[in-house]
Amino acid sequence: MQYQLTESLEDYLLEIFIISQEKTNIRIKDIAKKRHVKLPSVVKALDELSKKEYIDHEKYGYVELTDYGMEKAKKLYDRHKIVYRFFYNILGLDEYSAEQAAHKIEHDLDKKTITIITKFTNFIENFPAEIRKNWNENFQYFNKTGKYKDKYFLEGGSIMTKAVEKSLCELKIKEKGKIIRIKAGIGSLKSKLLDMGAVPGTIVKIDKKAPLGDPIDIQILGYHLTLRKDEAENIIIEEI
Amino acid sequence: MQYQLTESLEDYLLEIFIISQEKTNIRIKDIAKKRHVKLPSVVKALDELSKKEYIDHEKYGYVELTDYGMEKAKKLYDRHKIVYRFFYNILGLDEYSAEQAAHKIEHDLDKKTITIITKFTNFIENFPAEIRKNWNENFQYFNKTGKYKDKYFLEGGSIMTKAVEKSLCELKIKEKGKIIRIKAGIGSLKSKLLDMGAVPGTIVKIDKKAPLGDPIDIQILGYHLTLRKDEAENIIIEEI
DNA sequence: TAACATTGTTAGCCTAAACTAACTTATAAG
DNA sequence: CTTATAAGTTAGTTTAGGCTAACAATGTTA
Repeated sequence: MQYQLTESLEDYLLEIFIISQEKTNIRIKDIAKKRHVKLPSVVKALDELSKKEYIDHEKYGYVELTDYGMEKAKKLYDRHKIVYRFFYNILGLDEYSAEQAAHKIEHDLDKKTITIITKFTNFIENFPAEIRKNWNENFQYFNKTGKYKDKYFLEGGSIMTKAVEKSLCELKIKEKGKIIRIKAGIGSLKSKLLDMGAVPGTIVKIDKKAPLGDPIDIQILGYHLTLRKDEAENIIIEEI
Repeated sequence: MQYQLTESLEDYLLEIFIISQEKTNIRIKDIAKKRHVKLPSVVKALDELSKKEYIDHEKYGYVELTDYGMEKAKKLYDRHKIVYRFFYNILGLDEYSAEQAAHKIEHDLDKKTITIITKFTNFIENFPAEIRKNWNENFQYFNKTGKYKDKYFLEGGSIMTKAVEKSLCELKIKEKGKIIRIKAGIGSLKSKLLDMGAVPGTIVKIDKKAPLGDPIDIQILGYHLTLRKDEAENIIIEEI
């Protein structure tokens, strides 16, 4: 409490804590490696931490956290973890980048900001597992395409989503869809449809469906067609 | 491109850009004020920026951005804005804290991280307005109570939410609810119910409802009761 | 237009945190 | 048990970025 740490010293303390979880004897060399600095820099930093009573360190001996230092280090570690979790679990950064990002910014966030990041992370992490999955898929799809995979809308005061991309089979009789793409799947279907002028954007309507959805009668560009289910599955549409 | 800027110099450049948007003549005094430093510190920084060709500055004259400096400054400004937007629009920090947070961390985020923050911000900002409203309400409620205001669940591959808190009137016939609280509202209803033992957690079932929902017949702890609609509205329940 | 206030500049100091070079201690191997 | 190597220390340097104190230029006003 009585002694304030600089960013750099906070980093040293945090690394010492992390090493102390991994091995019993903490060596100056280990710290230098983690912090990517030379030995004399570590020695100097340790002098400071020692003076401020965060660690015990005798010449040529091992480094040990004091109770006070341990308490502080745990707080730093918690802060690091929460920022990491945010970048990794919520934003979906890879482990390495999330670690880097957390490490760089953790010093700069005040209590208020940390609190709200914590709450936001919890807010999303505590969604039911299947919702989280859906959420992540939507976000990743948005990342790639800039569009929503599912359509979000409000109905009777409740959020609802509907998949924007469906296969043709999922439409009911009389429903219409706009072709997004045709999977190259089976036989000559793709080229047959292309020959008819069925480019992405073309509207398809379901005329009839046999009891188990096989075959399906569709209407497209004025033509009537009968498709097997496994063919229709390759036609990806957006419901309209 | 040829010259790298330190964090501090990036800050100076950004402030110069911001001042240039506000007034035509940029004075050293203005920069000092924004950066909360003394005049000589600014002069030193300007020497550097000048040497690196980001600005033009003659002794005792005004400060001007070069084309190169303007280009760089705009990039810094964009980066700042996106981080600010994230903290303000998505996390809901107040303007001042969002500004502070953005300012502190913007230097430390690499391209990858900035990109994902941008995408995440867009992902949420581009929800339909009513979804965003619902989303914000849920997050704020979660912030205060640690619980979700709405229940999130998946149905037929779609996310759905249902308000957890409802008033008793919103239940249909035969549906059951668990009392969350009773608003102090009207007359002696609250104490009457409490006398009956209707504490939070007690189950209520709707027996009958008149055409416009007034009155409502309910079943509670074995009793049958008839409530006016304005009474039932004060009984907040969670559907079960 | 002289003098005073405001603004800008220069010189030099300080601190944190890195570094190198040179030296000391500890330890492992023959 | 000596000695070579690895690890740690000390002293002194560098750099960035602040600062104060003293001085210089500019501009405003009596």
